[in-house]
Amino acid sequence: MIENSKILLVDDEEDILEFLSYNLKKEGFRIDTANNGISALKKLEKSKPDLIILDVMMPEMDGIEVCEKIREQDNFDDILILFLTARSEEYSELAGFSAGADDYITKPIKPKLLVSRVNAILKRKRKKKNDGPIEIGEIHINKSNHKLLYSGKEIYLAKKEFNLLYYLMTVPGKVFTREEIISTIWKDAVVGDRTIDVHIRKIREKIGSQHIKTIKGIGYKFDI
Amino acid sequence: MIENSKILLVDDEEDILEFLSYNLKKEGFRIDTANNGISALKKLEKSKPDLIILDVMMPEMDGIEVCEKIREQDNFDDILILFLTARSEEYSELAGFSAGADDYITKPIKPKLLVSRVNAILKRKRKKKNDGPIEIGEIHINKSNHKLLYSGKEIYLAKKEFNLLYYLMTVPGKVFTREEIISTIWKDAVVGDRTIDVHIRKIREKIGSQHIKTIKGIGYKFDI
DNA sequence: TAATTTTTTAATAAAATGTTAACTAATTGT
DNA sequence: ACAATTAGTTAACATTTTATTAAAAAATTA
Repeated sequence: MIENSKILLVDDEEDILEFLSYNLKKEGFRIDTANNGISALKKLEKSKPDLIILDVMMPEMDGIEVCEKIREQDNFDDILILFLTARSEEYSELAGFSAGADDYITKPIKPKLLVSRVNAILKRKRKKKNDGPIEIGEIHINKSNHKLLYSGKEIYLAKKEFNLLYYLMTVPGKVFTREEIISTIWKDAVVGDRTIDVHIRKIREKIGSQHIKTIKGIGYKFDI
Repeated sequence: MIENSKILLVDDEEDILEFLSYNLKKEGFRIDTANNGISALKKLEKSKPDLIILDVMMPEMDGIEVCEKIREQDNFDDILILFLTARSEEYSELAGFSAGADDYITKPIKPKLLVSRVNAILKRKRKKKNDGPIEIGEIHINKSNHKLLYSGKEIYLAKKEFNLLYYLMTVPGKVFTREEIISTIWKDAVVGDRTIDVHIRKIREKIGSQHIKTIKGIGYKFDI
């Protein structure tokens, strides 16, 4: 989900829009832009982004006001909002958070910091969201009670198997590299490559082999 | 290249510095140490390391703060930062990432894990350059998840085919000589000339032959 | 602690991918 | 037009990567 996240950039300065756009596109985000608050609010209706990066200082309607307007609407309250503020405007941190912002970045913007902020904030959202169950086709997986239902029937998976399947299911269709898998499922151990295969095999044994696909040389993905 | 990487270790506990130092030196890394944030920032000026391993919990200036200070400076944003956190401090994972960290390790530190993490992160750095998604006409190619979409339909390419197509697409219209192709796609192998042809053929088989044009005597180019 | 389950490894089989060689087709220069 | 050169095609072969076992190691449970 992080990979394909949609981000709406809102700033009155064209230079900044371009700078942000360039750096975020490079990371694989889908970018949309607006150069004022009104236009931003309009764009929201059409396609709901996962994250809005909002300059605080804008003529006409400032970022705080845009943020408040967004939060007033029911269906937009899970959109993340990240503020862009000049270092001097210390006030805006507080004002921003109270208006409903999730984080902020001070100018001048450092690409690396921008990207890691954006990734962190999206990850946080995903984590929160994904504590809930995931349902894909006839497969229901629920981390909170460690249960897997396949066509309504309960199937037992051992812990590692469960975590692995769950991880693959967080972004169906995405190819997870072996490296990604290792670094999230085996966060505190070093294991050989065959270990993944064996766990994949055991999962396939239990839910059938049509759902987890091998992308040779790269990794695995979950498909319906 | 990875072997010769410079690593700066920052921790207030001498024991930990020694432990890290010992285990990483053994692997052939060049090690420098600092026992607080200020001193670390000073050492950065003199010799730029490839990677900084930073304890989150330090008196005076904590790791997060040091990380932010580093990321604020323009010339240091390609330095890798790896956090050391206690298992309990769950918050530090996200805080760390949002401050601009690239990865983290939880204490107690296992030597094997440390080394494999450090190697992985350094390897990732080398790879990361220039692998954003490319969209040309109806062809979307994304290296990070190894996906090729042709008019919205997913097409599977084997690894070499994928890398070759991606490479040609990095500069559409440019003619890549056979020599250029060989030296980037087959970095560490010597292959005959027909090998390229065969891969080109397989790509054409999958995406149609109108996109990859042969410039006889020179090489190939990608066109819309 | 013993029994049981889970996880990892190691050895080997299987499958997919990559490369080559031999041949054919196309293009270029004379 | 005719060699000469370069690229395309195909299938055999080599290599790499993954799948499958069974068994050892580690963790969990009784």
